[in-house]
Amino acid sequence: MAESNQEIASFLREIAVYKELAGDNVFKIRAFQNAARTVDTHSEAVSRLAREDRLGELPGVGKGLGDVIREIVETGESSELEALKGSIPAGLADILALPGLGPRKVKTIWEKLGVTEVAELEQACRENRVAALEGFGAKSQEKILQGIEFRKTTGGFFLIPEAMESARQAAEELRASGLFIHVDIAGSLRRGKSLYKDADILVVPAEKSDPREVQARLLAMADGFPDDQRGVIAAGETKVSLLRGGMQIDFRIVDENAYPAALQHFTGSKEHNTLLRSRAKSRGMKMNEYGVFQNDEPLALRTEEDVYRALDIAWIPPELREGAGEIEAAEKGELPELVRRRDFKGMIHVHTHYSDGLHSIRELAAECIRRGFAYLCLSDHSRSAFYAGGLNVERLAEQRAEVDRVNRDVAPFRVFCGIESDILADGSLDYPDDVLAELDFVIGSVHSGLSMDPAAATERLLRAVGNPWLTMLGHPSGRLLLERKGYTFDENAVFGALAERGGVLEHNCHPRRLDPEWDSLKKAGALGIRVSVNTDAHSIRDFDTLEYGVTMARKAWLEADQVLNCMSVEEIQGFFEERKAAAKRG
DNA sequence: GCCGTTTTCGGCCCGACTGTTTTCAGTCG
Repeated sequence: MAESNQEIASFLREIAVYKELAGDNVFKIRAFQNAARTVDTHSEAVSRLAREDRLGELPGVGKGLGDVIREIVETGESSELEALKGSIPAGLADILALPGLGPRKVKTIWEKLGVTEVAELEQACRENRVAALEGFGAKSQEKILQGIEFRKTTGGFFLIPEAMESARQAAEELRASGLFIHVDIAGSLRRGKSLYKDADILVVPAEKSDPREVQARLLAMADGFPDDQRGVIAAGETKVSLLRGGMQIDFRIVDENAYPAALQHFTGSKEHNTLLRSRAKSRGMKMNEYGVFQNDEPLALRTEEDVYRALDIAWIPPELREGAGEIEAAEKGELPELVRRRDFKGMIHVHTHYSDGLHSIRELAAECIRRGFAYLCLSDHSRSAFYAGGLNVERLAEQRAEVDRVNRDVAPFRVFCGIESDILADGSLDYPDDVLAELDFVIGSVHSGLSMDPAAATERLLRAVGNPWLTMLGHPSGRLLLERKGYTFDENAVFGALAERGGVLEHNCHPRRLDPEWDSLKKAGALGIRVSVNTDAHSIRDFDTLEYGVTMARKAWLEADQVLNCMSVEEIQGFFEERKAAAKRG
C-alpha cells in the first residue's frame, strides 16, 4: 500500500521520466508531471480520495491518471511503471538528467552504443565514440564530459548564500560599468528557492551603448576566475551564458521597451509562465519576453504590474510564481497578503554557550534589541545531544535562573527559556514532564537515528507531536542540503496531528536546512498550522539568515497572523502559557 | 492524458541558442 501523497507523487514522476525515455507524447508526459505536483502539494490525503472515489476532484486527473493512482494506493505498485521498467534500463534516467541531453539524444546513445549508465557514457566519451554518432560531434561530447564532471563535484547546485552573493556581485559590477540602465537579478533567485543551479541577470543597455561593447563586457564577467571555474556556455545577441566562479550565470539582454515583459518572463517559473501565456492566448492575446500583444500590436507596458494587468489579474509576488494556484487566486482576488520581514517581532530557536552556541544570554539579548526585536526564545540542546553539549537537568535549571536575572535587566524586552529537545528513537522527549513544565516552550527535533523507513519515521513524529508538552516540531525532515536527504514521513498524517493539537511547525531557515521545503510548509499553512520561522542561530551572525526564512514563508503563502514570531511579546507569552496550561490538564 | 462561454476532437506556450547541419532538430527555461 502506498499511503502518503509524496509516495504516490514519486511514482507518477518516475512514470513521467520513463515515458520521456520511451519517447512518449510530450503532452502525456506533462500530464503525469502535473499530476505529480498536484498530488504532492494536495493538503488532503490522496489515498483517501482514491478510497472515496473522489480523485476527479484533483485538477488534471481524469480517468487514465485516476486508474494509475488508484492502483498505486491499493497495491503499492504500478503495472504501467513495471512495464516501462521492463523495457528501459533504469540508468538512463541519470543520463537524461545531464545537461544538454534530452530524451532523443539519450535514446540515440542507448540504441547505437548500448550505453545505459553514466559511467559507461563517460567511458564512451573518452573513447571518442559519442562524437561519431549522428547528431553529435566533438563539442557535444565535451559538454557531456563536463556535465558528468560537474555533477561529481558539487552536484551542480549551490546554497542560497553562495548563489546570492555571486549574483549580487556580478550585478554590482555591471551597474558600475555605466553601460546599462537596468541590471536586475531575476530567475529563481528572485522567486526564492532552497538550491540554485544558476543565476539569471536581466540587463537593459543604455541607448548609447554599443551592442558589441555590451556583449564584450558581459563575456568579460568570467575574467579573473580560475580556468576550471570559468567558461562561455552561450554567446548570442540576447543571451550570454557564463561559468563564473563555478556557477552558471545567464545574462539576458533586452531593449528598454521590453523591460517589463522581460522581467516578468525571466523571473519565471516555467510553469507560471506557461499558464500565463495560455491565459493570454485564451483572451486573444500573445505574450513573450518582448511584450504582450493584441493582433500583433504590442500593448503599452511600463511596469511588471502592467503585464499582469493586461491579463486582468493583480501583480503576483515573485515568490508565488510556481504555477501552484497563484493565477487562480489572483483571478479571484484572493492572493494572500504575504508576511514581510518587518512583521517579525522575535527571534526563536537560538543556542547559547550553555550548549554549542557562541554567545551568552546577555549578548544575544543585546543583539536582538539592537535589531529591533521584542523578544528572544532560547532553545539549547537537550541532554541526549551530548555531542552538542546538551544540558542536563541541573544545567537547565541554572540557565533558567540566569534567564530570570537577565529579564529583570532588559525589560520590556523579554527572553523566553525553552529547549530543543531531541525526539528519542521511540518518539518520546528528552526530559520528564516535570522538567519540561518549568520551561516556556519545547521544540522537538530529531537529531539521531535518521535512517528510518517512512513508517517508523511517521510513528516517531506522531508520538512526539502527541506529547502535550511539545510546543513545536523542529526541522521536520532532518535534511541537510547537498549533504543528506533526510528521512521521509507521511506529511499528511503528521501535519494533520499537529493541526489537531494546535502545535507549531518550525521552518528552520539555516541555509543548509531550509526545512521543511516551501511546498510542505505551504501545505501546513493551508491546514491551519501556525509556523515559526527559526534561525537555529549558534551565533549572532546567523541572525541574518532570517532573510531566507522570510522568503520561504512568503513562498509558502503565509500571512503574518500565521507566523508565531510575528506575535507581539504579550501574545506569544499568552500563547506559551495557554499551551502549558493545556498540557497540565493532560 | 486532460479538457471544453469557440471545442467531446484537436488542441495543449513561446522563443533563443547550439551544434551539426546545408535548413533545422534538440534542448532549455
